[in-house]
Amino acid sequence: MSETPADISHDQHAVRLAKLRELREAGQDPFRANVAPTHFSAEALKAHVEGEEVQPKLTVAGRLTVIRKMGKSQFVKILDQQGIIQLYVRKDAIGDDEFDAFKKLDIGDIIGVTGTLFKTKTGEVTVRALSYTLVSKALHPLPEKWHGLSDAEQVYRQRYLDLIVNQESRTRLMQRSKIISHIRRFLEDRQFIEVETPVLENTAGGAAARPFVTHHNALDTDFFLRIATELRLKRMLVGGFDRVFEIGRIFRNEGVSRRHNPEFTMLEVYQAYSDYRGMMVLIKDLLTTICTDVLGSSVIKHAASGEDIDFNGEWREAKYKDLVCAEVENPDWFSLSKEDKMSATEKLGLKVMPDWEDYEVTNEIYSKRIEPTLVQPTFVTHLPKELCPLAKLTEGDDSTIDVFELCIGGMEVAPAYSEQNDPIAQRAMFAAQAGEETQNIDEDFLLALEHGMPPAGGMGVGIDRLVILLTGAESIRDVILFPQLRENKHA
RNA sequence: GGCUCCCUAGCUCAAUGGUAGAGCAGUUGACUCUUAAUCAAUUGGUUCGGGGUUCGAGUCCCCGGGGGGCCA
Repeated sequence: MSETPADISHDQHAVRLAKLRELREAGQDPFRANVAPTHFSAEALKAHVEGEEVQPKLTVAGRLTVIRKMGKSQFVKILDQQGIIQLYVRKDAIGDDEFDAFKKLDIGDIIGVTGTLFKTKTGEVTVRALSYTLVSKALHPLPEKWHGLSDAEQVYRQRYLDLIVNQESRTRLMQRSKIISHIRRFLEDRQFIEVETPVLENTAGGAAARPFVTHHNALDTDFFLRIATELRLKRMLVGGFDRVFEIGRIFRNEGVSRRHNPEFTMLEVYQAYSDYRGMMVLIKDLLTTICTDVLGSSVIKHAASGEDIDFNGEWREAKYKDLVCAEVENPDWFSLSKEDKMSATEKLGLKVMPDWEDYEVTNEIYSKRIEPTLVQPTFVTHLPKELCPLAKLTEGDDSTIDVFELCIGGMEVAPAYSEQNDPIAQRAMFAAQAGEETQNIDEDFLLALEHGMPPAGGMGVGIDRLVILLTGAESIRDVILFPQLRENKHA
């Protein structure tokens, strides 16, 4: 009995490895080859000249996503950064040997093709191949062409497959890049300077959040990963950089959910000689411009409510206290005792914790009952001072601060403040907040303030949430390329 | 962290406690304008891992892993 080689036809990885081995034995190593593309796919489609006999000759490159074989010719499609373009490969045009080799290509392989443009009888601009080069052999098959990849876990773990196969993902994540690019351009056009401040800090300040801790070996010191860029950027104001911003990664050691990833991207902007009202103008301009530039319209559809949101329309302004009093239908809510507030809050079906402060009880109503209903752009102003120790008190009302929280689509998109530049008031706020833990006061920041910081408006914009809003994504994981997951121990 | 749902072929999904299937992909063949190409034939399984109940487990129970949703 003669020795028959094991049947590997069911094992797509083995079949592809065998094809690669064959190529190498024939002296062709795809991984040592390259091409010089002259056009991206979308550019190539535009290069077609309607009605002309002679069409441009060009070279495109990309990943094979569709192969339709018809004997001595094939229609295939390749995917590049700009999209998909069809190629027409004929035996009589590229030669017998080349065509035989082309027939052995697999979906997922990366090729470069030189040819001339033409239009098929159904009107699709296509490259008529004169020659081709295989520049990367894919050793695994791609997910199914029609349904794509839908297993959420694999989408996140193998995002590259999701990007190849799911067009919505590719579009959404490209829009994220464009949004960030347009933010930079918008701010730079207004004389803002982009700066980079440390991620590793001795004191994690500027927000109320649990930080990650890491260790520096040579200094034998623990560091915190930053939870905000605020205190560093204000030092830049002291240093004379009057308009600064940072688009930076922030780390918060909290739960993972549809709205939270442990690392996320935040824009913080500071403008000297402005205040929270100046920030209102800035954010409205910014969002209207970005939305129009990236999505081509100032109107977006809010998926959850079905409402249209027009950034160009009037933006509502409402005081925190007025919203709360309206929600609880009691104009005297803020003069109730904490106990009465708690029982009233529980009657609304909300849970309260016995150790909560007065303002925390009220804020539970705000964040659970009011914020989610603010679909149209709304500036919530005059927040209780306890919610932010870094802002100026409202003149004539020591219980509130000069801030707004911009809510759109039921989410807080951007808080902004008239920044506290009085070092003595700032120290008092820190002390009241820190209580026993005085070692957590950022003395170096206070020293900077004592040298004089110009009055300023400051604002933070959660980029991930903004992208969720603008792209209609359902989860923060859909707008982060590689969201945080556990290690897969069984894979 | 708590509650709850999910994990089956490379991918998308089926399968009353009773022989694990289909479509795409793959393999072989036909086809020089296809559009989820078509036609013919065909391969492919540690049903997430471990244990238990049962004559018999993808299915029921327990432990573990990973993921989704809600809550904290």
